[in-house]
Amino acid sequence: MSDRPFHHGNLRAVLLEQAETVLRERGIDALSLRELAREAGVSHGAPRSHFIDRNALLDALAERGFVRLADEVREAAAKAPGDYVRTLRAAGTAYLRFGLREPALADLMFAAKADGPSPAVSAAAERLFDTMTSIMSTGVAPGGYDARDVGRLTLLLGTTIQGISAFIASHRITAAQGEALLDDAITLFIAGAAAGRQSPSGK
Amino acid sequence: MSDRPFHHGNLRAVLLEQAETVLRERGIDALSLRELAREAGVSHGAPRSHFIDRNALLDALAERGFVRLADEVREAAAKAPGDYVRTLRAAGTAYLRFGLREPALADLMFAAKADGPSPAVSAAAERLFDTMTSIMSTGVAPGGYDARDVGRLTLLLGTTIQGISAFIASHRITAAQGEALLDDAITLFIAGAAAGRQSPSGK
DNA sequence: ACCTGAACACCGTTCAAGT
DNA sequence: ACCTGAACACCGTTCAAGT
Repeated sequence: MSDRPFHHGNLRAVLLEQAETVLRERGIDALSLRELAREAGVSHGAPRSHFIDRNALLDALAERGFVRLADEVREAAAKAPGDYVRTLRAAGTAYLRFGLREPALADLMFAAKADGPSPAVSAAAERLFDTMTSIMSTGVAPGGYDARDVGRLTLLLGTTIQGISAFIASHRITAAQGEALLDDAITLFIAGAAAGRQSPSGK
Repeated sequence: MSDRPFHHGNLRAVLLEQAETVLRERGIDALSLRELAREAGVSHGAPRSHFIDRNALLDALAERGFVRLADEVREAAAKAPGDYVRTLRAAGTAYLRFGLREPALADLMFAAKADGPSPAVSAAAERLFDTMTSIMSTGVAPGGYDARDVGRLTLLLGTTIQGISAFIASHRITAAQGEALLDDAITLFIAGAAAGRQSPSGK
């Protein structure tokens, strides 16, 4: 532990990895740049070469979170057999389980920020939204809902899942209740959109 | 500024008031006990007599937030004229506007916490839930949904509104989009629950 | 019961200097 | 290009002591 070269060579990745662990195990308040540097075996000023400040590190974490969440949702949907309702359910469940596994990270990803998300975070979030949209699109053909309702339904399901996730993370409901709510939401959304073919937003 | 009595007499309330302002204007990261003490004109140790630590202050803020939100939702619902759908819409809109006015506070109220909310916060949150439940109950009689669906529908609408609020606060959608989504959600939920009288959660 | 003020350990951030 | 290490200003928290 003494002949480590001057250049770490891997510092950025190591910091992010450690940061995710701290976030998961001890929450965002316990996340300190100095501690991360200490554990990486570098001086406390070193992280500055990779993250301009603590917030930049948090942004990078949020960005990675969105990418991972999008991947997990897409995979879950791809593996789901059968009709589009089951696909939606699988995607939604994957979303909820991500929040269950990484509550602090999920919080960070959707935290209220005065100036909005950084471009990188925004792009990663859009990736998730695109994934959800393409999954929602599979329900158009079989006589489900109309193609022009996809955007709105995606947003509606997305916000609902996000709300369920927040309720679980803040211990307002249990995970089981959350999954039941997800089922209800999908059923009602789909049924409502397919049955009431008149525009739902009509006054 | 020199003949102030030893006992502030009002410190707890002043700290909370100032804290809400800081939270609103500069976010949770800018909230410092020492600064609050400074602005209240007391020593930095003084807040300790009222809040055991920073987290206790945050809990008190969240608790007050839930009480205020419940009040605003109840009032909005009471003032809403006409049928229960409009009442629900008014209640939901009040909820969204609270999040718009106090994004950081709303974040705090629904933040993921490892050990769950404190008893006081939990009680205040329940007050909000009770308010939502009683509003949702007004839709039972007129041939809307079944009485045994009220609990589930309340939870579903609550999570959905929360999700919409989070999407707005994190700049994922605009406030106008959020209100449109709320309309859609209410329409679909009500329509789905009233029309499909078979249990929505049935597999 | 409430507040003061010193003390302690910890931060984030900056920046000249080194490699 | 990346890292070191001193320096600065700021925290939260504790606690004996004052009123």
